Amino acid sequence: MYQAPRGTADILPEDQPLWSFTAAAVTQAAYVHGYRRIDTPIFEETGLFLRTVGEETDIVQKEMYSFDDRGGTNITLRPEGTAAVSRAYLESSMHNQAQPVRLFYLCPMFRYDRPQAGRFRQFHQFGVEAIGDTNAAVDLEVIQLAMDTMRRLGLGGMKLLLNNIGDAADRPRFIEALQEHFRPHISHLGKDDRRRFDTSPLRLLDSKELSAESFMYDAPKSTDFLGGEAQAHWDELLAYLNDLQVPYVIDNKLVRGLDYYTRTVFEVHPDREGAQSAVCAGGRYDGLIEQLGGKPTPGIGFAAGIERLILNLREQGATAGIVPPAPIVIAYSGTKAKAKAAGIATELRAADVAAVLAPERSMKAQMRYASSIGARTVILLGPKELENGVATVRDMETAEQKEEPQTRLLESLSN
RNA sequence: GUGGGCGUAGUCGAGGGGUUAAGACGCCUGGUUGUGGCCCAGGAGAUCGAGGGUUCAAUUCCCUCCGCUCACCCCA
Repeated sequence: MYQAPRGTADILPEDQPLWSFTAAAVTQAAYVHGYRRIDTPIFEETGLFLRTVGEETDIVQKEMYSFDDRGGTNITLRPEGTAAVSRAYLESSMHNQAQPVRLFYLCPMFRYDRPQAGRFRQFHQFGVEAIGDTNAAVDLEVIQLAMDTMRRLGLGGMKLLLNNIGDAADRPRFIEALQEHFRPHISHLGKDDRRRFDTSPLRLLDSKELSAESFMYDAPKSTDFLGGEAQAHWDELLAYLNDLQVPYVIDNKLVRGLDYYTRTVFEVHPDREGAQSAVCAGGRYDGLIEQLGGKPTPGIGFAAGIERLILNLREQGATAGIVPPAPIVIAYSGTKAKAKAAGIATELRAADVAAVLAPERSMKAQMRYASSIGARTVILLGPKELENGVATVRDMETAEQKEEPQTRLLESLSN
């Protein structure tokens, strides 16, 4: 027996109502903020991710699904959305459109990781990108869009964590300060953290291994190293959030695992404790487009994990979602009636009424079938009905039946 | 890559070194004259995750592997 590959899962019919609901909610959140949908290919040239996500990141180091295609091009199943959307922005010359360009996506991502609760090798992200405007009002908008998404989903108790890691130009001074701070404690660092000390010192800040260490409390804060413009931008954003009474928590330990982030970074977490708790994360990436060969172009966005959103919805007891109605079942006895039943099914479907034939079994079994798939109406055809040109219409909830002329079936069903 | 837990029919789940491995749900059939949900009866469905070892004998004990799952790392 074949099984779905490790870390993947079928989204079964019974799962679909919650998925549809989630997709509809996030899409609506994006629309009311003026974002338009974009779909990019599932795979890209590997170099795109190497360049943007960062050679030293875990995503690139150990999580990418990469392979040479038959033409010898190295291909990678996309592990995240921002790089691909930025590529599309450049490729379609969206800088010629009114700025900022507001885009969103809802699609599968791939990361070769050990699966666990809320983490999969193929998973889905809802993400938004606002490209071409550095204004703090756009940061506000993106953050509000993230929180509005939670609200529309009905997810309560979501916490907004916020930080500012400064511009690329501010980074060297901050990194220097970090290394200076940690250098005396380097003997306390584990193997991984010692490597980070050199390769990505920012990540020392969110090391869980060190989180209890006393020297973490007075570690340098990125917000103390902001340049003039970044500082003004940060102050402006915080002022907006305060004015609009958007609750947030500044977390100076919050740094992102992807290299392209600048200035604003944020995450949304549920209140509960637990692993992989971030349901949504993002930030500004003012250097990314330029790094891909475009003119210097600012951008900001976030991505939310659909599976994690749904996990939280389930934990909060959500069940319903968008459930398509069960089809009308057409039961029959006799071969002539069977042919007539097929004809009626065809007519109903042409009028957008969902209909299926009952399986060819005893009348009792056909009714059982109708009942078990939740049909609200059964149309019954037998020799008696055929003779009179009628069909028996049975309401499965009230058990009431009436005969209708076969020519008037549609009208009688619509009331 | 590392560590913990688990692996008996579609699902849940009892059991035990030795002739036919419980039960429940689900599925199928029937309970007469063409009709569901309840009830009753019957039926199908399990090489007890795989391989090896111990033993006269293992699904039950031991080992390895595989899978699932949770956690670490990291991330949505």
